[in-house]
Amino acid sequence: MQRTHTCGVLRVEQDGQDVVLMGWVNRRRDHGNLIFLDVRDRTGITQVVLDKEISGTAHAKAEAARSEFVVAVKGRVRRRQAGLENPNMATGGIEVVAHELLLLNEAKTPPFSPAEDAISNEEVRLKYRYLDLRRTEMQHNFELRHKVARAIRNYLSDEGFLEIETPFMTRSTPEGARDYLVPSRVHAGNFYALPQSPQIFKQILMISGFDRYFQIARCFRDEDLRADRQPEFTQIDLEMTFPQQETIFHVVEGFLTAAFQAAGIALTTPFVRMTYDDAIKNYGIDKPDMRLPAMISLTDELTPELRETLKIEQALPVLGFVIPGVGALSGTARKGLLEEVRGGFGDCGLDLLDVVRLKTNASFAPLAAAIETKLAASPDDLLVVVTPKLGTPAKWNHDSQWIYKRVGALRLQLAQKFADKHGRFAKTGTEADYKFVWVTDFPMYEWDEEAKVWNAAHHPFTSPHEEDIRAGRLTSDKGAVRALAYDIVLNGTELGSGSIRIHRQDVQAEIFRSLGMRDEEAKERFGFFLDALEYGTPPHGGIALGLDRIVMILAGATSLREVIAFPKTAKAIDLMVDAPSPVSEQQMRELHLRTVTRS
RNA sequence: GGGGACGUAGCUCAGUUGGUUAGAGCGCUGCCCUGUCACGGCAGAGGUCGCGGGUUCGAGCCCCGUCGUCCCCGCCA
Repeated sequence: MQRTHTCGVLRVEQDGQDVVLMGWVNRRRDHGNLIFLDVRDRTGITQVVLDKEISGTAHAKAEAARSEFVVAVKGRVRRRQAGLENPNMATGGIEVVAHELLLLNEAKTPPFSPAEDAISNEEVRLKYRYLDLRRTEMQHNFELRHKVARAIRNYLSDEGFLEIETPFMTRSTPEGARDYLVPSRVHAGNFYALPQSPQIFKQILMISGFDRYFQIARCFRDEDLRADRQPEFTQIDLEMTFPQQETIFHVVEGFLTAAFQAAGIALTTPFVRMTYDDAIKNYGIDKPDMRLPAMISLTDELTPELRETLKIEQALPVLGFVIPGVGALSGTARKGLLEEVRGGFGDCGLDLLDVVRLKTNASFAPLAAAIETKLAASPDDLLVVVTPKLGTPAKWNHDSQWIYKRVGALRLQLAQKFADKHGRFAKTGTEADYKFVWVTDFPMYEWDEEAKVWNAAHHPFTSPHEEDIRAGRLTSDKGAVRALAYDIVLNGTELGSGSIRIHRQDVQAEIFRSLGMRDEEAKERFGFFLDALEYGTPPHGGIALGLDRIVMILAGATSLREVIAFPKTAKAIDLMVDAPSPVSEQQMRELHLRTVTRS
């Protein structure tokens, strides 16, 4: 028997046709001499009718059918009588009257039903992932993922990018994330590392003259997981020669537009551009969520006199922001919120200004009004004003921006808490749901307080601004050096990160030195790359975007597990195949490995 | 490494101040049913209350430990 149609395609136009459907029993409704089977495949569900008077044999087999049995149905499409249509189903105008039914395979009663929308617990879903993936929602997520990836691949190919693969088994580099290691059998005591990104290889491809490269590449990082972080994930990785920053922005905006088009969303380009410093000042974070209002400095409103009266530190900014649509809070709710926020500040020297109370005091009412005006607050909005207490230090270790970051974190925390009220995180399926922003001019270095060293904020192949090099800041003022590095941010999620690279060997060597790496050490780790730079390296740059995250946001999901077919748990375990697992003595011996128990 | 939430039937969950035989809905099994589409009706099965220890006359409930899942901080160039 050969399938003629899938389960989602039949309409009244096929009335009277003989068809063969195959699929899973989604539900069975047994009325005695009349049985309905909803037969499901990836494309949809069709109702099959088994009438004892039409085919006693088929009807008898349907009696034995159960949920998730795999069946084949030979029958005739019939337009449903008036009043019997099901407007909730795409195929609800017709049904298939079965003349023959085959039970192609039985199924044990599943631990949860793929037919149900209600989501079972993660543990069970992951253990029985094949059943979870049968659910309509998951089938849609992976269809979406495929469409997005295909759109990007097509777009980049049309723009002259070549898709080139790079090794999974490569060399460990101590910088950045922890590596996943692969022991070598042939070379005792030596290890390959799985790539955290194809960074160096794609730069080498530029040196090799490939002009434009891309890859939908798997990357591996052995770090702790989050809802938006899996140990292996997929990047849309690209690199090009002779680019300006804007060239790369243009390419990315192009393929994102194509990708969102594939998902039914029309985007407008160019996206907003914002420097890192502005992102910190306005949002307190390098990945601003622009769906909600920014923070606003209230320094003009808080005059020195008012600061004195209210015991506010003079030298530091006063920042306010608004969470829209929260509505009036009861006295207890307001007090609880105040205490919660103050508790969250610990003893870092920040406090809240209670604007509601200020209003009730004649001498502060004008200030309250001025704040409301500056923040453009509606009566429904929650107004938050953060003030540094007297004597609060301007710097927190090396970080002069700590106050912005702290308030920015509070902004996000409250935005999440009142998400139901303001509704701006809810998905409507229009462009308005997707707020893109380019964040540019990242700092070149960041201070590691624990190790007391400067590290590369992006990676050590990133080119600093030309003028910062000329001004000698690489040695004199590392904190002020800006990098030609940029992030693409969507709704507060970092989608991707890139930079214009260093293409001169002497500059690269200087950067390594500025990171405290001795020349011999740089040679030991990156000698091959420094060598390559000396053979005619063109200016080049690129970016990598997280495909999983793009699809997650498009799917309206809040975890990468919803868009990765076989993901890992928060402890990096695959519950279906039960990995990682011990290996045999024999394997260990071959790899020259021995386990030791650490006390 | 740290903080938080959760863990009771296959699934989703309830279980009062520690007190008799641990419940509900869905699912499952059997029987009945010719127009259902979350079909309906009747009957029934199904429990190591995550695991270990402790307190108590008595523990699903209290205490200690442990394991698992999820979320967050650290970490993620």
